[in-house]
Amino acid sequence: MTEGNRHMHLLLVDGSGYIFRAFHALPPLNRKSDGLPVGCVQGFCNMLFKLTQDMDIDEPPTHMAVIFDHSAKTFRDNIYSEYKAHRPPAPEELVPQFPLTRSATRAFSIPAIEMEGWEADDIMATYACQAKARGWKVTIASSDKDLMQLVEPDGSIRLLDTIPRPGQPPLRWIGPDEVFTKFGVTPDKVIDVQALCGDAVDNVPGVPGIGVKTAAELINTYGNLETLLERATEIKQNARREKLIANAELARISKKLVTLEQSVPVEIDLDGLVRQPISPGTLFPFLKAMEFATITKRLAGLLEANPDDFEADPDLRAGGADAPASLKSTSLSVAKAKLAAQTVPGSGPAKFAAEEHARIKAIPVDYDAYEIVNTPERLAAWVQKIWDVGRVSIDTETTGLDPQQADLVGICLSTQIGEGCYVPVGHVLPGDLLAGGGLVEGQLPIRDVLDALKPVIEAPSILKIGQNIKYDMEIFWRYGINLAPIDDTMLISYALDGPRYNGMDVLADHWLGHKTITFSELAGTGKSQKTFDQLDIAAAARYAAEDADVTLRLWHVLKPRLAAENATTLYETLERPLAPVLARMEARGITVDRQILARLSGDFSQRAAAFEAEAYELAGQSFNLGSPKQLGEILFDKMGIEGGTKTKTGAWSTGADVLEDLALKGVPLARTIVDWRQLTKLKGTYTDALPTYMNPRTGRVHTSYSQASVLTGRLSSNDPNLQNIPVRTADGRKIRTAFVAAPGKVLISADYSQIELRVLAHIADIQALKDAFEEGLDIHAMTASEMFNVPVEGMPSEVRRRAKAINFGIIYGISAFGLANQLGIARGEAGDYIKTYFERFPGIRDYMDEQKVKVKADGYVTTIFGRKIQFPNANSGNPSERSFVERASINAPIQGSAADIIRRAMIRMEPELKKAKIDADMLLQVHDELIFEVPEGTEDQAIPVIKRVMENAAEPAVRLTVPIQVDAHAAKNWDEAH
DNA sequence: GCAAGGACGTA
DNA sequence: GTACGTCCTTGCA
Repeated sequence: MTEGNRHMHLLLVDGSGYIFRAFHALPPLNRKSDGLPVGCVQGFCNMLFKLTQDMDIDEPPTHMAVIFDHSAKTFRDNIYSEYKAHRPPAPEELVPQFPLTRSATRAFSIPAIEMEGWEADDIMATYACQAKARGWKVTIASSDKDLMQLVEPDGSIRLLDTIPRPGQPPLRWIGPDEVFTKFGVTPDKVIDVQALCGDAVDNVPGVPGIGVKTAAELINTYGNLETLLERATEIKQNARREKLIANAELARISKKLVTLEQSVPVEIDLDGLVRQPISPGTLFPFLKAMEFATITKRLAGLLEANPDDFEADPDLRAGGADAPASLKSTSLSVAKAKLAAQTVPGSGPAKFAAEEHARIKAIPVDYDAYEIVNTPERLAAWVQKIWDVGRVSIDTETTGLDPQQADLVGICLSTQIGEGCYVPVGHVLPGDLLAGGGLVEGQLPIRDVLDALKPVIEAPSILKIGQNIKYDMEIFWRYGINLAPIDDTMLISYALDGPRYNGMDVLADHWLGHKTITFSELAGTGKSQKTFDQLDIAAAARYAAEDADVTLRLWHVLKPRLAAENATTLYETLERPLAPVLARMEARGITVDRQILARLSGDFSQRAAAFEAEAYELAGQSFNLGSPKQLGEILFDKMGIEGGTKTKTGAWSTGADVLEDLALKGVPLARTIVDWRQLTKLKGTYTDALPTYMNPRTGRVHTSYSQASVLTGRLSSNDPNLQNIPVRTADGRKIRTAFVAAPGKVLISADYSQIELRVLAHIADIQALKDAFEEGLDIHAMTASEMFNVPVEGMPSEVRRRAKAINFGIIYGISAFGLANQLGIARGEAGDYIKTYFERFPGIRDYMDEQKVKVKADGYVTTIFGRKIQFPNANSGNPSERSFVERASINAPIQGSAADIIRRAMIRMEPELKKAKIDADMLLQVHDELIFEVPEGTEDQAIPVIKRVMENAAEPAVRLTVPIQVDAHAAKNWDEAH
């Protein structure tokens, strides 16, 4: 990048200075719809935009950032407790505008930077210093005299005063000459002068009685502060000499206070500040939320965009992110008009997305353009290319599918569509297990490759794009590399289209019309399938580089759709930040006690064998108890039991409910089978299988979470599934006792109480339910009491059980048929229950009708956080399919909103725990429950923080109108903690 | 060797 | 009646 250095120009804006200027210079202004004070935000936007326009005329910056003061204390408070002590607290109406100015900055696609413990001046000093080291030019938009110490004699670092002053030009540069006019010294001596004269505003003491003029004279005479203080006795004037000697220490402290720190550990490096074009999809949702009509109009003209294509940012608009209008409104025409405005590819982001799609799709895949990297020079060239472009699509090839076990075999990269490279590092020669192959020639040493790539993979300024990048994050962690920041095409697709097109092969086929090489084509299938390290490098490279190339293409196609289809907030708040959280949970794993499981296996297998013998006895023959087919034939054909039903494929139904029924009717074999099935299920799926998942490296079990496979936004867990560990039966719970805390630790289980019913009460706005939750009542008993006119006191458990079934039925999109089945009552009776329920809670029926209408009209329903859940066959010609969609569309906003809430809790959990200085590891998520591992004895500190984060997770995006309750317990094992 | 269907574990 | 993943058998290649 040395070639371009002459033209690099960094513009740093003193954000806090701008805020206060806007505040003092402008009349107050309140947002029309809710009175939120926004005058300062508006002024800030105007000033920021004007600055970029003015600068672009003759000195366009190539890099830019707005730097803010962080409200917390800084290192200067430790040096001098009185520092800035005279500063009054910020005016009340200014406080809510602080975060909004950050949002404003980001809306203009400019990085907004602030750091706890540092003043904006220190951060600016650091960036200026870094930029100077690279030979860049630096402009600091600020009139703060404290920054004058940064001015360079050669003018490479200058300040820019933009405060309008009558009779003066709008932009006034502050270079060495201006500094000399102000302080009477060259910029490098400014801090010495300030150390002597102090600063009344910041309460920097200085030496009492010495002003700027005297200070400058002294410093110019003695060269610098230290020399002056050492030789103070030589000063002729009595008063001046005495003051200096008496206050030497105060002067030294003052110097420390005014000296700006130039090595702040900034999280974003200079490359991350590269100037971005203003994106209408980012800008207009903000401006509309603020209701800045004039700026909106002006910028729409300049950007040639139509603001009507964008909706106000739901997190910022008046009333906060309330339920989307579609949930509240039954007006179909409104919903349809909105949909049309979003998707008509005639203008704005939708047009851009459509054009990008067409452009990318037309570029053919050329396998010959891919490169195998096996020299340090070529690797270095790729690294340089990544720095230049600022982003890279990346994929790892490994020996297996388990990110906690698979070893790295190669890395593929692509920075530009149509290009791609493969860096093989772990391909082995054929050989038996004992002879052990050895590495194939022509590969760079893995350590060299990782050392070369680590800086870009960890660079905050380089975006790493992947398909299911959580996998690659975990692989790289095991090699000591922290992959961040990320974008994930799988998650972008999920935010847009749900789990419909999961998988890169499907995405490539659907969006690019390109069939990728499949792993089976490359490595074979089944038992003879090769692992990646056994593949020929040339063949592997085509497959691998194609993956990186295609991922980059998909990113170009899918990313613009986020803005075009209003899914940016969903992706940025609920998808992208969750991936690294899940990666860490997977990497941690959980300890499982092998011995407990082994003992249970033995017990279950003995008892199952007894049931097996009993079953043969009762059946009068032996048969495969695991075969529903054979069992059906014995029960209904051979034994001639009446009343059997058939499944849709014509086989006898032998499900647990059928067998339970038969058992009650006096068929002892049915009971035996039920018992046998339960035990063999527990043994086969849990006590036998779980130990095989124990990772030999960590000794723990690491599940894998799928973030993008559930229609409603829930997670799913696999290999092994730790979201269906038994809990309902006594035998089942014994399995939970095998999930234990590591030595010296305890597990905490924290679960949302009745989260879905609470969400339902909120969405459907059911006052009676809300009141019950507000008063902390037993919700099922209360429902029963309302429906059956029975007092809660002394209520028969059967009555409560029925009400509970109805409550769940409501959540599942109730039908008389289903409820009757569940409760074992007649269809008519179940229908009466439902009717009564609707009479007692009339809002429920309205809610259900709204969802049904909406799904038919729009093809989707939404959660309270704006996640769309699509049902492509909502208008199917098949009546049973249609009713199925109706029920699912009733359930999806409830299940999905609850899922979004716990996602928000998970995303916030780690930083909040860290802030509270709690050492707690989040290990598992089971839909409404989070499992943590904490040092023994710290559970009482951890639990309140965990509860607080979970209970407030919806805020501030959504203000729920029901209280959310979380119950948390600690114990050595999961069974006791739950 | 693989896919589909049935059964069953969870929220 | 919603949403999942896993184990096992069966039937076909």
